[in-house]
Amino acid sequence: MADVYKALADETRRLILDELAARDGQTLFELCSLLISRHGVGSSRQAISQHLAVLEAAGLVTVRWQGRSKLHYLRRAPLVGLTQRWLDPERGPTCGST
Amino acid sequence: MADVYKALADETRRLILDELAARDGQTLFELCSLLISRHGVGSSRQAISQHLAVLEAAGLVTVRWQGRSKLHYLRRAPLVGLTQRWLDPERGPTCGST
DNA sequence: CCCTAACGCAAGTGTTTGCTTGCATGTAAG
DNA sequence: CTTACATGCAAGCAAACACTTGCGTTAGGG
Repeated sequence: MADVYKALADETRRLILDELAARDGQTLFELCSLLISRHGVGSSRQAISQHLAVLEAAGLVTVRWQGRSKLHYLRRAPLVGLTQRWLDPERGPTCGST
Repeated sequence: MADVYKALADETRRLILDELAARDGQTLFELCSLLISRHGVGSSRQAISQHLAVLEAAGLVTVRWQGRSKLHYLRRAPLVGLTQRWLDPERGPTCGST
C-alpha cells in the first residue's frame, strides 16, 4: 500500500491514470501519443513504460496482452479509502473548510 | 495540490499525520518522542522538523506558536477528494472489487 | 524466411530527496 | 544577566528517482 502513495507522487503517472480513467484498455503507444498531445509531456516511450510498471506494481493498473500489444486498465481498488486514515470522523468534520 | 501527493509519499510523514490525527496540537518534541517510541522511527529532530515543513507547505499541517513551543495541527481539507479524480462514477463502481 | 512493429531489459546520468552536522535565534527560568 | 530549552537555517552527503540510450525479444505481415 505504501507503493500506492509513491505511485501517485509523480505528475506524469497521475496523468496516465487520468488518461486511463477517460478511456480504459489503451496500449503504451496510445498513452504516449495522448500524453504528448494533450499534456505536453516530453517523456519517451521507455519513460512511460517505466511509469506504467510502477503503477502496475502499486496495483493501480492491470494489464492484458493482445497479440503484440499490451492493453492497460485502471484499477480503482487501491485508491478507495486511501486518505480515510486521517479523515477519521471522530476528530472533526470530514469535509470541513478548516 | 501536487505538493499533497508528494507529502504523502513518505512513510514518516504519514506517521506524523497519524499522530496528529490521534492528538492534535503536539509540539515537535512530542512528535519526535511518539514517532520513536510507537513506530521505531529513527529520525532525528531536524529530520522530523523538515518533514513537518513539507507537510506545512502542502497545507496538511497548520502551526500555532505558543511561547517557545510550536504546536502542530492536522488540516484535513487537502485530503478530501484527493483520489476522486480517478474514482469518477461515470466509468464504474466507486468501491468495486476490481 | 525476412522485415517491421510493439514492447521489455539493463546500464548510465542528472536531479531530487531525506538525513545529518553545526551553528544561530528567540524564549523562559534561575 | 546567564543558562537552558525549543526550534530554525544552511551546507554537505548518500540513496532514490526519473529519464535516456542501446540492445534483445516476441508477434504479425510480405
